[in-house]
Parts: sequence; structure tokens; C-alpha cells
Amino acid sequence: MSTRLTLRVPSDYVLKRDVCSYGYFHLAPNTWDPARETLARVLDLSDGAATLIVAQPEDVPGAPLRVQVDRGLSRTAQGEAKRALSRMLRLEEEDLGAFHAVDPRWRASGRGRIFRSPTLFEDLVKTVTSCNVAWPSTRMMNRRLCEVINPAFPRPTQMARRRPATLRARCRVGYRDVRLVELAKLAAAGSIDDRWFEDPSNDDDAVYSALLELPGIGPYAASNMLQLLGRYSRLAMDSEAMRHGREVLGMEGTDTQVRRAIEQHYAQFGDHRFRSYWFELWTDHEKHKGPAWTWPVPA
DNA sequence: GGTAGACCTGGACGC
DNA sequence: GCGTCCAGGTCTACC
Repeated sequence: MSTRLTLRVPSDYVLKRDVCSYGYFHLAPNTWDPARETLARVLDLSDGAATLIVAQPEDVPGAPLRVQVDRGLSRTAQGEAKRALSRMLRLEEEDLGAFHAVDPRWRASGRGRIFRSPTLFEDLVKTVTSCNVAWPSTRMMNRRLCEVINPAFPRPTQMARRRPATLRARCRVGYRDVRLVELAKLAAAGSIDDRWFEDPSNDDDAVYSALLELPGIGPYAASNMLQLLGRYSRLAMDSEAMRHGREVLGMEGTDTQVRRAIEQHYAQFGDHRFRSYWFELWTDHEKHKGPAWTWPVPA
């Protein structure tokens, strides 16, 4: 027996646009099907794993999502699945008006939501595995973590039990092995308090500082985690940002000079600067490769 | 506070 | 097919 769920979404929500808005839609255990325009995802629910396929059958903004589950779900599990999807799809970010008021370029297209993971821990691991490495390797690491530890993505307790050498040899995470296990141990021990990180009454600087304390998290990763936490006041400055500054914005000079120029350029967007930067970069990719929801699934 | 070098992997390149 | 070089962000040691 299977379960079918219906998910209400904000009136401007477009599944294909808002899922295919950040590279994590191509990282295991997420799978985007460009032909069917559906997101498949294995979730770890309290009564076991379940595979969900999310679609938006009516191709109009705000149309409800249909979620097909590969087995029957209890009421409790249905609630868990909905909460997980809500976090991934940013359904709780109802009002994009403040962002569009600061940067009206995205009002017509409705851009504003950036895809993420069902848990803070998964976002941390995905961010650490995206550091100091080319994108195909990030894809490999996440795929192997799912194949070796848990198809629905490793839970902190599962990863904390693994030896670093196992992660290195079987999941190809390289020198990140110790950092990932330490991160998992902290999460498993409850030392990474999701609610504190997500609490809007804590200011961005405090959250940023706390993120920097975590193993494997440096300035870039902490800034990226901020946006994944719905805090867009910092730019995540990596080589891609530098490339964007030079090639798209025409900035020149040393890395330090370009970095400062990028910071100055996006300061006009205030607390929304990451989104302004990100959608500029993302739409530039789409200008060359077509809409992200049509991109072929990488090998 | 700033900087140099190690860390690990996969891809590009030259032979 | 093999060896070498390079890119990528974090971390530590050192000045």
C-alpha cells in the first residue's frame, strides 16, 4: 500500500524553479527528474525509510504539491515527511516581498527560495563536502555516504560511529574524514542545537561565530550555512564568487581587491545580499545552459 | 592580523 | 598508460 500526500504551498511557489535553485538538488539522496519535473528523495522517518516523489501537477504558481510515497505512512510519519519537505522546499518562507523590495530584479521571475536539506546536519555535511573540491567529487562523496551508511543520508549517530579511515576509504572524503566524524559526534551529542541556529532572535554574527567553531567549517562554509539557515546577510566567498566578480561584474585587481569590490557591490542589498548575488550567478548559468530544471542529471 | 604550507582527490595535460 | 600539475577551502604554525 502506498500513501499520497498533498502539500499546500505559498501562492507564488513553483516546484521546478524553487527546487532547482541550488546545486544540492543534484546531490544524493536527492534526484531531480528533468523529464517528469519531479523530485525524488528517500527520507528517514520514525517508522523506517520511505521514498517520496514530489510533483506539482498543475503548472501554475502556488498549485499544491502531490507527494507519492512508496509505502503506507502512519499519521506521525506523514507529519514528519511534511515537515522535512517543508524545510527542504522553504515552504515556511511565505513572504518574499522584503527581498523583492530591496532587489526588484527577481520580482517578475519570483526567485527568492533556495533549496536545502531536511536537516541542519545534512546541510553541514553537504557544505563540508563541497569545500576545497570540484563539484563531481562533492557528488561522489554524498553518493558514497548514502551507499555506505544510509540511503536516506547518514544520521549523526550513524556517522559518529564510523572510523575516519572508513569514511576516507569507502566514501572518498579524503582529509575531511576526521572533521566529518567530529561533526557527527557533536550533532549526536546534542551540542549542535538546531533550534538555537534557526532561532531568528539570535543575530547573524552570533550564529556565524558559532558555526566557525564547528570542525570543517571556515569562513566560506559558515557564510554558506547562514544562507541555508535563512540568513542572507553575508556572502559566501569562494572561487565561484571570485569568478563571478571578474567575469560577469568586470572587476579587476588582486583577489583581495576583487573580494572587497564584491562586498561593496552587494552591500546595497543589505540583509538580502546573498540572494541577490546567488540568483545573479544562478541565472547567469541558466543563460548559458538553459533553465536548471532541464539540466541533465550528471553521471 | 596576515601568510605559507599541508591536507586529498579527480581531472587536465604532456609524454 | 603513466607521471605531474593544478584547483578547491580549512587548519595550523609561524611571524
